[in-house]
Amino acid sequence: MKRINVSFHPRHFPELRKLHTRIIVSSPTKPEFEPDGTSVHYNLLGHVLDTNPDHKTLITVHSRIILQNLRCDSALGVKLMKAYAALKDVESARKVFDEIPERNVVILNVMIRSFVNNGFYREGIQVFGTMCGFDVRPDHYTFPCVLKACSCSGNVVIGKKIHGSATRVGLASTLFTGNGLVSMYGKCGFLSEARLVLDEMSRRDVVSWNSLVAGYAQNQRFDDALEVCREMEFVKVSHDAGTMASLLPAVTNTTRDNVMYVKDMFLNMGKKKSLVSWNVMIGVYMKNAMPVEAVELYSRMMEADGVEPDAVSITSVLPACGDTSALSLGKKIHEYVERKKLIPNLLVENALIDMYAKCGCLDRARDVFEKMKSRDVVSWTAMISAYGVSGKGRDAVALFSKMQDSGLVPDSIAFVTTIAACSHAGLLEEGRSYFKLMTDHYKITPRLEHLACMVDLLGRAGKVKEAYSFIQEMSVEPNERVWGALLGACRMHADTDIGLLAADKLFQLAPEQSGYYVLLSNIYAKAGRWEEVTKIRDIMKSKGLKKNPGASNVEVNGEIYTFLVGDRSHPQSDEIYRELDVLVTKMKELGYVPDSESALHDVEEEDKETHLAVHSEKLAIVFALMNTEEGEEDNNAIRITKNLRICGDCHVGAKLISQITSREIIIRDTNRFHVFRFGVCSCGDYW
DNA sequence: GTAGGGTTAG
Repeated sequence: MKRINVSFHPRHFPELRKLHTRIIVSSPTKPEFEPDGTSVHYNLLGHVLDTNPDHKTLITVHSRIILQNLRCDSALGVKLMKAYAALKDVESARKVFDEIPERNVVILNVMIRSFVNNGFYREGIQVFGTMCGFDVRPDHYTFPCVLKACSCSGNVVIGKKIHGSATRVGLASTLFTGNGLVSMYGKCGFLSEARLVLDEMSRRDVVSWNSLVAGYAQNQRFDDALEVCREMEFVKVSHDAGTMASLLPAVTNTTRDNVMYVKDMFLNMGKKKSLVSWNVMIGVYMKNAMPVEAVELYSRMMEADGVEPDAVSITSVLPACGDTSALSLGKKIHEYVERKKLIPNLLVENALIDMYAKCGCLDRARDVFEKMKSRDVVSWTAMISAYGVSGKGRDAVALFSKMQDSGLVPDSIAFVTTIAACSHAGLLEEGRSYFKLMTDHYKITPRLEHLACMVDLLGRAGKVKEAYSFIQEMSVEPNERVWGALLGACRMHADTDIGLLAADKLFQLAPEQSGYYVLLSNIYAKAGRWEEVTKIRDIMKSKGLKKNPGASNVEVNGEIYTFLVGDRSHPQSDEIYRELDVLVTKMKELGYVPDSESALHDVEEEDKETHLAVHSEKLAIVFALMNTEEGEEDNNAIRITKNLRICGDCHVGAKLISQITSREIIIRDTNRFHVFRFGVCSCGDYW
C-alpha cells in the first residue's frame, strides 16, 4: 500500500485529528485503513472538502475517495469540484466532472461556476449549451452565472440568447436572473435593455439598482448613473457600499461636485459604513488627484468607525503617501502590514515599493523588492522607475535585464519606464536600443507614451533636430505630451526655431495650458528676445491664463505642510522669511548670485508685485530646517515634493543650503529626484 | 449565487 502523505492542520479541524492520528500510528507496512473502505468515514471526507482545504490536503482526500471506490459519488464529486475550483485548479474540477456519470442541474451548475469564476467564460457557456442535450433545465442558479460569463467577456450576442432561454423557462424577471441580465446589458453598453429588464422585474433589491448604476458608470455616463442613485432614494432603497463602488468608474478626473456627491453618499451611510465604502471613498479621492484627503480619510477609518484597513485600503492609500512624500505614514502602514500579516500580497508589496521610491527611499524600496516571494512585471517596473527617477540609469537598465532573465515578458509600461530612466541619466544609445528591442523583438507597437519618451531622450541629450524628425516620421498623430517634450528640450538647448514650431502646435492642442506659454517665454528670454517675452505675457493676460502656482509639500513630525509660492499664510511665516534672509546672506558669502535667468522662468515674476515671490521649495526647506533636528539614517533628510519643475535658482540654492547646514535635501519635482548633499546634486546638473 | 473596492509610466 502506498503511503499517503498527509499534511493537515489538525488545530483548525478537530475532527481531522482522529484521521491524522490514525495515519501516524499506522506502520508503513500495514494498510492505513481497512480494505472495506470504512475507516475514513464518508461524512468526514465531505466535511474536509467543505472547509477550504489546501491543495495538498485536497489531493490526499481525493486519493482516498478514489481508493474507497467513491469516484462516481455525485455528492462528493460536487464538493471535490468546488474545492478544486476554489484553488483555481479548473482542470482537476473538469476531470472530476467527467468521472461523475450523473448529469443533474447541480452538477452542471457547479461545473459552469468553476469555469466562470476562474475566467473560463467560453467553457462555462459551452457547458450551459450541453444542458439541453442532457434534458436538464437551467434554474435560477444557472442564469446569474452564465450571464456573468457574458458580461465579463462582453458577449452580448450570447447574452441575448441566454435572455431568451431565461424567458422561456419563466425566470427572466426573477430577482437573481434579472440582476444578472441588468448587469450583463449594462456592462455591454446596452443601457436601455438593462433598464427594460429592471422595470419588468417582479422584485428588485439594492443589487438590481447597483447593477444599473454600474452599467451607466462603466460607460462613462456619470449623470445617468447619478440619476439612478436619486431614483433609488425616491423608491426608498438605501445606497450601500456597492452603490459607491459601482459609481467608481465614472468618477475619475471628474468635477468637484461629483466627488462631493459621492462623499455625501458616504457620509449619509452613517453607522452603516463598511470597509468597502471607506476604501471606495479613498479610491475616489485618489482618482481625482486629492491625495491629502485620501490620507486623512485613511487615518480616520480606524478611530472613527473601528474599521480595520485591509489590503485594498492599504493599496489604495499608499500611492497617496508617495504623492505627498508622507514617509512617516508610509512607514507606519508598512509596520501595520507586517503586523497584520497582509503580505505576501503582490499588490501591497508593489505599492510599498512605489511609496518608498516616491519618498526617495531607494534602499527601503529595494528591501521590499528583495524580500518578495514572487514578483510580477509591475514589481520590476516600480523598481526600475525608482532607479530611473533617482538618475541611476545604469541600475535601472541592469534591473531590466534581470527581469528578462527571470522569464517575465516586459510590457508596454516597462518600456516607457526604462526608456525614461535612460533619458534621465543621459543614456542615449541604451534608450534607443530599448525602443528597438520593444518594436523589433517584443513586437509592441509604440504608443504616444513611448514616442514622448523618445523625444525626451533625444531632446534632452541635445539631439533636438533628430527629435523633431522623429516626430515627423511618426505614424501616429503626436499629442500634447510629445510636443511638450520637444518644447522642453528646446528650452534646455536654446533652440528658438524648433521651439516656436512646437509651441505653435501646443497652443492649438492645449490653448489653456499656461505652462507652455511660460516655456516659450523662457526660450525667448534666454535668447534675449524681450519683445516676444512681453508679447507672450500679453497673450496670457488677454486669455486670462494664470501660471500654475508652485506648491511644495514637506513632512515635518508626521504632518504634511503645503507651501505655495510667496506663501505667507503659515503662522511661522515671519520667522521663515527671517531665517531665509540669514541663509541667503551665508549663501552669498559662498558666491551665490540670485539667478536672473531663473527669475524669468516665471512670466508673472516680471510683474513688480510678484517679483519678490519666494519659490515654494525655499519656504518648505527653511520651515523644515527650523522644525526638525538632524537625525540618523533616512530621518536626516528633508523631503520635499513639488508640483512643477525645480528652477535653476532653487537648484543652486538647495545645493548651497545642503552645504551650509550639512542636511540632506531631497526634492522630487514633476520629473525626478534631486538629492542635495554637501553642495552637490545627484542629478549632476543634468535635468 | 447576482452588482461592487487595489499596484507600475508619462
